[in-house]
Amino acid sequence: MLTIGSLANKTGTKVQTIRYYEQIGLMPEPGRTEGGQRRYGDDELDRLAFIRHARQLGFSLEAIRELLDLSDHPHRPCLEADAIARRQLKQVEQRLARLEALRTELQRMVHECSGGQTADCRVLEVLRDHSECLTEHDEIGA
Amino acid sequence: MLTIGSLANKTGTKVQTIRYYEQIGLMPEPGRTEGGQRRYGDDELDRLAFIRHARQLGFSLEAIRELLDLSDHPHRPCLEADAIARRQLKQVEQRLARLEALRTELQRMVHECSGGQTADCRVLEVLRDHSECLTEHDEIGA
DNA sequence: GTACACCCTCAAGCTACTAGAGGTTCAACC
DNA sequence: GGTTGAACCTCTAGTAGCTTGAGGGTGTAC
Repeated sequence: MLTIGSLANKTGTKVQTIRYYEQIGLMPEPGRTEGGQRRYGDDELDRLAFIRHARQLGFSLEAIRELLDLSDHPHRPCLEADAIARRQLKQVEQRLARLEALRTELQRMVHECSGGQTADCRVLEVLRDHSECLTEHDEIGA
Repeated sequence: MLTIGSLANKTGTKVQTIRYYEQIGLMPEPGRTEGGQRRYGDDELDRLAFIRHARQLGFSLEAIRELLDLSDHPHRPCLEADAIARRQLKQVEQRLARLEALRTELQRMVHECSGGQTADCRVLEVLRDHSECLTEHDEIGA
């Protein structure tokens, strides 16, 4: 039996985050001691590890909710889980493309800074004038 | 003289976003018509374009506030602006590294999905067991 | 039995917006 | 001059995914 604190430690989660997951129904309501403190078993540890891992992979809480639901029904076809992962992959690839463009632009800004006064600072100048951009970047940063 | 709507159009911003920037002090309070509607000039257009461009490059509103402040004092040394841009570049590079790891992992998940039942779905299995990961990914998605 | 680390709930705060309600103004057209 | 309708106004609340804080109770080791 784990306290919320040790569950947090084992999964690299904050205590409050676990309570938050419970509040939004992603984690089940656990058993309690007589004094009202939460106690967790291995099922909850596994579930939380799953959630954290999926979060690290960039899945939204809603996507994770779907995945957990699928995982609770092992005889359904797995096409849905696959679709969710594909959607996620697509998003990751889009973000990568955007970030690469931003890196190029920022590198250029930094390399061209001569270290003089702000009046002739390339960093500020580039920001002032979008037309100087070498790259397309049209979505607000991930 | 521009209405808030045409300023929004010219900069690819939503009207509410402009009012929000004014509210948090990033945009100045503009002049008003007798009836109380906002009217903007070229200075404000430039300032908003600067903000939006910096946002597209992933700068936080706080970083932009600093950059605008530097930009308002053209005789200060530009080291600070350079430092902000470098900080930003570093963050972008970290995010890129993370996203590349995630892409690898997601690609593997998707490629190994056999299309059977969720019980033997690779997608769910990989999420269940972090130790199967080929890559390091230890920070929560962008 | 007492110290103190850990737990509890509830409410509010964070970033960067977005959406909606309910009402007013502007400019064009007749 | 009157009317229409798009665009404007303020204010409040909502979004994701947590984090922080206040004010108080519990569990366990010494």
